[in-house]
Amino acid sequence: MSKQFYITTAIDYANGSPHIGHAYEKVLTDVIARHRRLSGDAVYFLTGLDEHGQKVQMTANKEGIAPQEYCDAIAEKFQGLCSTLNISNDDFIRTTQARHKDVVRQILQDLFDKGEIYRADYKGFYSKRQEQFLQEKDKVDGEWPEIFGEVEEFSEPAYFFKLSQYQDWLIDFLKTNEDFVFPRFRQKQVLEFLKEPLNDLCISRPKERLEWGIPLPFDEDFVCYVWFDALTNYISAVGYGQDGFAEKWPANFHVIGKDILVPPHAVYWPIMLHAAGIPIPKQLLVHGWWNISGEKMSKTLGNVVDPIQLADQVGPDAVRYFFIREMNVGQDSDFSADLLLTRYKTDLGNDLGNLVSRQLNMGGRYADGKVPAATIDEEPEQELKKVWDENTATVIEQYEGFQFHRGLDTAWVCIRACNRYLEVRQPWKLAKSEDATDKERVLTSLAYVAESLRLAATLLTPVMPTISAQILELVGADSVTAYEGNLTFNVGTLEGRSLGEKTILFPRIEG
RNA sequence: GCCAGAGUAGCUCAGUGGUAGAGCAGAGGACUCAUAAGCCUUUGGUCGGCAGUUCAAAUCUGCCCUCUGGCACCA
Repeated sequence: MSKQFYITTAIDYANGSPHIGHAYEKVLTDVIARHRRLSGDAVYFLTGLDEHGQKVQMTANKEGIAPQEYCDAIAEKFQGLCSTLNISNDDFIRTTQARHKDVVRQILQDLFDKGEIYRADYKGFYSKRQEQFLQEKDKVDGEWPEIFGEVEEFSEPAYFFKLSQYQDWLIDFLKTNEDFVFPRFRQKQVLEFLKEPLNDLCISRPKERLEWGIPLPFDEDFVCYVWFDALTNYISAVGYGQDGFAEKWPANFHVIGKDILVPPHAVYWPIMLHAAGIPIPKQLLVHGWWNISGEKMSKTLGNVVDPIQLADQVGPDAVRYFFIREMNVGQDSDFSADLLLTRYKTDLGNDLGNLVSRQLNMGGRYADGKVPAATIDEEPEQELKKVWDENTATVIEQYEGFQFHRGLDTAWVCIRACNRYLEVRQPWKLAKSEDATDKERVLTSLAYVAESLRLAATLLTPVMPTISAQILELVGADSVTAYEGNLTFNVGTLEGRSLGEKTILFPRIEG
């Protein structure tokens, strides 16, 4: 079997309910996955949940339940989010699953045997008053701030991964693979970061302090700390060490947020893989964050937005459309209920939904509910066809370059052209004419709009899979499983097909 | 402090050397197949500031200002 197109989201930390940041990353990854499928790739799409660590243990304790029970509840929420938003993931990895823990231990043992992991003393500081661990950087003017009270220095054994010895290798790798990180300016940030010497990475916590983790295979008194546990999900989910692994690995894309690029995904992960003799993923796609009405989203500000609630309000496809239309991949963008409702009302309801509505209505009224034959080829028809001919390839190119917001903008140029075409043709007027040519013009215009909607729905399939399928059905088109053969404007495609009943795709929302 | 990103119409943004653009919002209009929709016209900007290169700069160079993010053990 040939190599599949393997794409992942980051795994979310099981410490709370999903917000629109989680939802966006899944939608973005899903749009890429669907786009690749339509382009003919055999896509394998992974998402999942990171379930170990201090915070999970503490939260579960506070709620008086076992950590696993707590994680099960969170996992249900995140899986529910995927299902609500129509995320087409092939798998959902949870870091507490045996398949994952086995691989983590296998890699750790392997690196330990190779001498890549060593034991040493970890020195740190602890504030009893704040019950937290401190670092040198928490000092102000070389002194511990008053709020920490008495700070004691401690030293305890720990295990370290020899990260620093691979620094030069990584710099060289990044310079040779200029496109490893998208957008490119993010790669520059990585190289900036690497100008400072790396320290070795502490990968353990003593079990007495942290129980909720994967025990180190070579010392069961310790559990694995964070990154070796979390990042490894990308290979454990696709059967590292088993037959078939090479059909998926290396991943084509890890889609991640800008907060976990440096150092985890751009530094730790490539070095871990390199040290273990595993191929490096091909590319990291780094997206920005959503601000909420101009402010950072935070629990403290109380402005966290629940994606499920949004989907309840405007429907999952409209949420997907908003995310993709509004966010320039890599940059930050602003979210507000107003922006969402405006996009819903104008782009979706007025431009697209209403166009479908007029088509179905006129189709029933003037053409017996069937897509008629196009017998007229005058300037308005040529103009409309030209718009499609000039723009469909552009949309695909923009998708290819992760310029999804611009791809949608371009698609809307076509959709608006379609509304204009109807204004020029005015079938509702021509229908009253006794002239036989005018009758032909009415029928022709309906055929042109049907074909336009078929193309629009095809182009929108990655972003709005459900609505697109619905539009295709309403204009009598077959469902689309590939771009190939479906992106050329050919007005005869749907001739004779039945149009659906009048349908309001995006009902007006009051308020 | 260092590094990066952003700064263009009221709002969201496109535009990398050749007479300032789109959508939304605002104003006016004709129409009526349609979700009071769509269409046409229109108001609105010294393109963050200053200097430079050039016949020509939003676009290239330098300096500065504002906002955002990153700056190693953070889960």
